[in-house]
Amino acid sequence: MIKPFGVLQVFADDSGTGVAYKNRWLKRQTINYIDGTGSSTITDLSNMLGSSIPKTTSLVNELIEDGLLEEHGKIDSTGGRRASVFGLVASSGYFLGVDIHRYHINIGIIDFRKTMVKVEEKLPFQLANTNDSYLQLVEVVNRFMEGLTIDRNLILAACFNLSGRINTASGYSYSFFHFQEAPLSDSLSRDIGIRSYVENDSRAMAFGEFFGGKPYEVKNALFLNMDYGLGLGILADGNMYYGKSGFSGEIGHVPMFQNEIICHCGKKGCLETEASGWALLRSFREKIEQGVSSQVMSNCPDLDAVKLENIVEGALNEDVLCIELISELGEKLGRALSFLINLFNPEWVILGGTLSKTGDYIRLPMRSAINKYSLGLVNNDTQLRLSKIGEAAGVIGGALLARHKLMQTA
Amino acid sequence: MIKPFGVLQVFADDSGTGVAYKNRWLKRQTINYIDGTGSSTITDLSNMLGSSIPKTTSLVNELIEDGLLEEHGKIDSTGGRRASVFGLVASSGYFLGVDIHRYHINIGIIDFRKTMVKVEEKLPFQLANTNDSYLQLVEVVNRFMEGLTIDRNLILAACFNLSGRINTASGYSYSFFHFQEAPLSDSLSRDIGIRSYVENDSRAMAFGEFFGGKPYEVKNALFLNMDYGLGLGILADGNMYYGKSGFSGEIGHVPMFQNEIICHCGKKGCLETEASGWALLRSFREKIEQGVSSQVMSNCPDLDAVKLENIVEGALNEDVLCIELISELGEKLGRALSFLINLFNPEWVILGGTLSKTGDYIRLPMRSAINKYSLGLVNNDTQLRLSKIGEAAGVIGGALLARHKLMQTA
DNA sequence: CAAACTTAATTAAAATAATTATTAAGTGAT
DNA sequence: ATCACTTAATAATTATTTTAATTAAGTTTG
Repeated sequence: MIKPFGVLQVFADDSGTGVAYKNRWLKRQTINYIDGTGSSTITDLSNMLGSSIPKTTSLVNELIEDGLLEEHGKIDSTGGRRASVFGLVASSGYFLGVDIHRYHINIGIIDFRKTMVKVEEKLPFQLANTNDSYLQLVEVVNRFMEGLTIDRNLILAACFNLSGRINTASGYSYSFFHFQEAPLSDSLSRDIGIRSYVENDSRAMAFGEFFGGKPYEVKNALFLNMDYGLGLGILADGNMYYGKSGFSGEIGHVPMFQNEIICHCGKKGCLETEASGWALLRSFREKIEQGVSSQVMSNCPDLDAVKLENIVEGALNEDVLCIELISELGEKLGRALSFLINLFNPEWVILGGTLSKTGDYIRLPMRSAINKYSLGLVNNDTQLRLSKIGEAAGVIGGALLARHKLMQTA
Repeated sequence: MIKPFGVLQVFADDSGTGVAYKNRWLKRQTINYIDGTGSSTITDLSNMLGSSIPKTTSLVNELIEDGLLEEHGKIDSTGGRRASVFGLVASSGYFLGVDIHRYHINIGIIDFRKTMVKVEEKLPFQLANTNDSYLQLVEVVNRFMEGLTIDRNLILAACFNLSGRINTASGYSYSFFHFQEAPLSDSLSRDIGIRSYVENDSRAMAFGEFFGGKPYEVKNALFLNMDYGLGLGILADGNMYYGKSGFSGEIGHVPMFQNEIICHCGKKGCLETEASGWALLRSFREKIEQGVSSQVMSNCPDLDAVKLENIVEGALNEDVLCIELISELGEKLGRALSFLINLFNPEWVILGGTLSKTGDYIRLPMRSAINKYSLGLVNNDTQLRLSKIGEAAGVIGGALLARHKLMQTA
């Protein structure tokens, strides 16, 4: 018999004392361990928990009764009786990732084993700091859920990725939907009827990149989201780094240039004014106006309507202007990254976001700038990699974050 | 009866299984908790450990037998029987902090309660990457220990602070004493007869600042060491951040300027070329050569012999040139810090090192540059503070690190 | 100032978990 | 194919820990 809401019983119930409390703690440890490894034997778990085999056996049996664990067959023999391996039950809980962009929304839902069950991309939407836009968001999410066959009670949490300043812990968003007294996460929880969290878009993508798929073997890594703006997700000692109020990683508005371009943040000389999607688009327009030719213009005659995607496509089609501009951009970003590498001494720097689709066109100039500007001994440690999951990072990261937050707190 | 080497028994012995192992783990938890709080009651410990009162009582009694804990009287009543409070036994272990500077060494020893027992400062020494210099270091440390009345077996660990690239985990130093096959920490352990660790000087100072005295209530902070060079210590989520190989915080050689000054790291445009003790000294000499007057020159007629300390003193004596130069330096450092604040969203930025002695002369220009260049919402979270322990940060930090490393690993 | 109420520490009984021994299930060598 | 050797799971025994009850030591109030 599977009890209802097994996951919430184990993870959300933090009450009680003594033995009952300790057992729930051991169960959480067990689930989190199997979460990282995929599956595990009783012996493994016993070592990890520091509990005896009989105790571990009874914990696992209870977790099976709770509906969180199931046997996944036997492991290959290592010279003796084969051990049973246990893994998470996919259908014991589901989590929503809502990736909000300026002109569209991507939504996905994962099961308890982190498998994506359903994704809908490019759902029409207009992001603005208005109540209309907020209601539209709620509408889009509710419609997505109506299309699901999953019992709504099993959708345990949702995470909303937004650009700008977000305090995940308090649930407040400062750049969008900041017109209500209560935290945005509370309003969303109420309006979609599911425990909700908010997260910075780049950090959510970073989370998807770091913790989606097989667990990363590295503990210190950076994720650079290269879109119209810039964003950074920081993995420090195996955990996402948030800072005091969750405003960490604001790389776009660091003063790196002595120019006169006014950034949309109001200051001058920001990195984003010279090394970002906005800046790339501006340079492209300048060049075209100066009479430089580009195949992009043949597909897209209206210069004002040219989007970042068009320039990325242009580069992939070997358009010389696009490639040159992206190379210049890469050089500038590489300089900024060399700062970050000196500071963080990361193992990996992952490139993500729309611009990362240009692959080595952007990566190689970055790499050479890094070699030029950062300390050799330090940057030797660092690999510059392209995102493996690309566009999907936001949805995956959001859903994983919803799952992660539910399972670690509350 | 106090057993010999109680601390090592509890902390260094990681063998065994089952109950014995678990009890040692509980004991470590207990000591580490009391470490943070100063002292604790059985009830507190019971809650923290998640163990019953009788169990906790027996653990505490064992720790008293081990010589690690002692009763510190009774707590004031909160409306019932007064509880006994227990604290660490100062004499159960000692730790050495060896702060190595270019022209001198500071050594200090703390007891198990983190109280400084003895310090010797400005011990003559010449730092160079030679075996002679290494032998001199060993000699200085051994002589310090000979002057102690403490049983040498009770000195459980030592930490050596060195500038440059240091991998604390592996024990290798890459900038100094890197002429032996084995890690520097091994050679030192052998030659002084005490388990030794190596650490980057700025990180050690940061550790002293963050964890010396009362525990910091903040979890995210930066420590800027302003000396001839620049160093940074990063406190992320309550822990020192190291990066992959322990090279984190290399702020001095980030490319922030478009100048032609060759840094001692070999690159151009490093922050240190324009905003550091070296740079300050260079600007001072240029000004003097241009005919600007300064009271510093009356005390110290040889321009080549002017040291950083002289300029700091000059500023404190209200010498206009010194104050101006330091103010300019502060502005540049503030720009660099605004980058860091945007990235880390720290609660505190602590200013330390020789230049921090100039107090508000350097702090206020930094603050206004930060307000100018970093994002308002982010820098609102950040207080810019002067080091409370000043010069002593290195020795305190080193000794605390030795203690910390012994107690958390091995 | 004694009775009623708190909180702390100790003790004894009950519950729980760890050991140890045993059985099960497999490998590999002779 | 049998025997010796692994490792895993279960059962029985022993040890440990928790719970609940009791005693101790204080504070507060009528």
